[in-house]
Amino acid sequence: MTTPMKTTAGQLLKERNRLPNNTVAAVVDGKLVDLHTPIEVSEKTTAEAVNVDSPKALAVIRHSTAHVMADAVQRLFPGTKVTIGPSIDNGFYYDFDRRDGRFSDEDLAKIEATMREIVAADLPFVRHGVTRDEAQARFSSLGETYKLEILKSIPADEEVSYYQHGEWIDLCEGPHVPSTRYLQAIKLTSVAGAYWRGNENNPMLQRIYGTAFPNQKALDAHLKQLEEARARDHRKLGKELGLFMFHEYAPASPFFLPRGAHVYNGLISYIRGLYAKYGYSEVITPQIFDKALWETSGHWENYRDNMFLALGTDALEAARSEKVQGIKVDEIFTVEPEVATALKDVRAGYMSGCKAMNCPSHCLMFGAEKKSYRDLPLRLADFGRLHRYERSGTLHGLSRVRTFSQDDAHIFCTLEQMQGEIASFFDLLEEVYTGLEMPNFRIALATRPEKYLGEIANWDAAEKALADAVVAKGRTFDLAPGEGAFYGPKLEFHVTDAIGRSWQLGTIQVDFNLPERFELEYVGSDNSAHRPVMLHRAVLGSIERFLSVFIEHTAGWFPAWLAPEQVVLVTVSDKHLEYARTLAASLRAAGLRVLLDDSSDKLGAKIRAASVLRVPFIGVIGDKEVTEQGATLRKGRTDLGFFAAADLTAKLLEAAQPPARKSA
RNA sequence: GCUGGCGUAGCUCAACGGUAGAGCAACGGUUUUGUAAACCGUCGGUUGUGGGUUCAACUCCCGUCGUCAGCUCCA
Repeated sequence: MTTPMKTTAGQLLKERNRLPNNTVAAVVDGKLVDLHTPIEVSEKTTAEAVNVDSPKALAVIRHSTAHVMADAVQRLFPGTKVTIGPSIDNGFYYDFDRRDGRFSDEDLAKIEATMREIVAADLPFVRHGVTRDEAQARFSSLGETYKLEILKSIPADEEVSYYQHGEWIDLCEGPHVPSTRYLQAIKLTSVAGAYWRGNENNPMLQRIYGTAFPNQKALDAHLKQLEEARARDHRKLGKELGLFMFHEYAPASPFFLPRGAHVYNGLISYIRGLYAKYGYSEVITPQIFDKALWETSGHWENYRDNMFLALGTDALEAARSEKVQGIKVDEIFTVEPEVATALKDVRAGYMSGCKAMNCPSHCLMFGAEKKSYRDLPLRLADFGRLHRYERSGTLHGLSRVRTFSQDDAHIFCTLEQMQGEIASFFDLLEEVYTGLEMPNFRIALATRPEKYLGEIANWDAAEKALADAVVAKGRTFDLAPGEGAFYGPKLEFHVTDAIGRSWQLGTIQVDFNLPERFELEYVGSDNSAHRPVMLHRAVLGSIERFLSVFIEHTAGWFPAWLAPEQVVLVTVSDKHLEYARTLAASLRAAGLRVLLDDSSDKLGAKIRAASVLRVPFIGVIGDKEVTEQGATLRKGRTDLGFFAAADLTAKLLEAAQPPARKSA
C-alpha cells in the first residue's frame, strides 16, 4: 500500500540521491515539472532530473527568460500589455501590445540590461495554482486583457496557474527554472510585428525575439552559427560569385548569369543522365493552356489566385467586337474592382493560363493514346518552366520565386506496381543526395487528412506502400498524421545541410484525383478498363530552391564537375604567360573549363581573386613549372604539389566526372 | 497581402535641411612579381520612382515600385 505524500520534485530526487547539481527541472511520471513546486507523489512515482544541458532544459530556460524579458519590458514601458511568450526552436519570443511607440534597437539594449539586473537579483519562480475566478480577478486588476482572453480559451477541466518572480506574474502552466539566477546566457535578437493569434484580422503586436542558453559558451556557439549562416546566404553569394541577379521588372524571377546558368544546367544534366538508368522518359510540354485544362484538373477552382493568366491580343479584339459570348471578368479574377472593370469584356473562351504544374499536361499525354497494362509503369519527366504567383511577403531569394523548374516526373502505374516504383524512386533519391554530398536525410510520411478524396481502402494501401518501401530500405520515418494532401498521402525527404539545418527537398506523392478527373484508363490483361494510379515525385524539387540550399550547403564551393570553371591558371610573371596559354589550350582540348589570369597582379592577388570566385583548382605557373612543363596545383587552401602536364590533365578530368560516372 | 525597416557609383557603405564622399571593382599607366589584396592616376551618381513642403530636400511629408524581417513552434 502506497501513501500519497506532498513533496517537491527536487526533494524527491534528493531523497533518491538522483539530484545532480546542474538540474533545472524534473520529469515526474512522464510530465515536465518544476523542482520546487509541491506535488503529490507515492513510492511508485518515477522521477528523473532534467540536466541543464538537455533539450528539455533548454525550453524551460528559454521560457523563463521570456518571463524575465516581459518583466523588464513592463518595468521600462509601463502600460504595455503582455500576450504570449513561448520557447521556440532557436530561442524564445514574447508578443507585446505597446501603444506608445515601437521597440528600437536601443530599447532592446535597455531591456537586456534590465533583464540582467533581474537575473542578478536571484528571484525565485513561484507557481500559484488558482481557480479561474482568482486568475480572472488578478489579471483584470492588472488590465491584462489578452491574458483574460487566453484564460477563457483554457479548457474547463485544465488546472489554471500563474507564475511569479519578484513582483511580476504571468498566466502560465510552466515549468520554470527554480530562480532567475539560472538564466546566465541571454541575448535579445530582433523585433518584428506579429498578429495576435497569428490572424491578420487581429491587432498587430510587437514581437521581441531572443535566445538563451545554459552557458555563455553555448550562446556564443549559437551566435557564431547564425553568423556562419549569414556568410553563406545564397543571395549574398549569388551576387559575389556572379551566379544570378534580379530586376524589378520581373520581381521574384531570377536571371541566371553565365556562371549560375552553368551550375543550373549541370544539375539538370546530372539528373537527366540518371533518368536513363531509372527508366524515365523526358517530355516537353506547352507553357500556356486554354482555361479548360485547368477546369479539368481542378486548378481553376482551387489554384486560380496563384496562376498567371495570359491574354493574347485576339482575346482583347474579340472582346471589343463582342463576337463571342463571354462571362464577366470579375467572376474570373479575384482582383481589385478597377482592374476587373477595365477587363470586364474579355471573353472566357480566350482565357488561358501559364502552367503552375506539369501534371495536367502529362495526363493529356497519357490519355491521348489508348494505353495497355504493358505500357505501365509510364514515367514522364519534365523540366518545364512553371509560374506561380506567390504572395509578395513570402518571396525570398532563390528559395521562393515566381518562376522555376523542377526535376518533376509523374509515374502512371497500377496499384500493385506502386511499391516497386516507390522503392526505385528511393534508390534514385539516395543516389542523387549521396552524389551531391548531402547524404543525411530524414523521412516523413504524411497521411490521410480529414478532408480527403477517394476510397479509404486505396488510401490505406497507398500509405502502406509508402511505409513499406521506407522500411524495406532499412530506414525509419516520422509520421505526420493528417498532413497529406486531399488527393493522396506522401513521403517527404528532409536533408540536413553542412551547418545542421534541415530542408525538405524530395517528395513522392500518391494521387487518386487527377486520373479520375482526366478519366485516365488502361486496358488490363483481363481486357477491361482500369484506372491507373499517379505518383508525383521530385528529388531536388524546384531547381531554384535547391540551388539556394546547395549554395549555402557548399558555401559556394561547388564540386569540380558542377563548378562554372574547374581550374584557374595563374602565372608568377608575364614571362610565364606563353607556356600558360599552351597549357590552358591543352586542358581545354581535354574538355576542361579553364580560366587564365593574365593580369599584371602579383601571385597572391591572383590566388585571392580565384579563391573569392571559389574556383575548385588553381594551377600556379612560374620558372620551375615552365622548365618542367606542368603546374603546381592548389585546391582551396591545400597545396597539392607539382603535376606534369599529362598528370594534371588526368587529375582534373577525374575530379570533373559527375558522381554517377565516378561510381560506375 | 498585412505590419515595420531599408533603397545613395557595378559592389560594400558614409553624409541625415545648405546642394554627395570613401574603399573595392572598371579603365590608363608604372611594377614582373612564388601562394588570399603592389603603386599612381582617371572615369563613374537628375541619391529607386512620382508628387508635395521649403529660399534650399539624399535628408521632412504622401503615393508608388523593389527589397529585408516577421505574421501561433500557442497560457
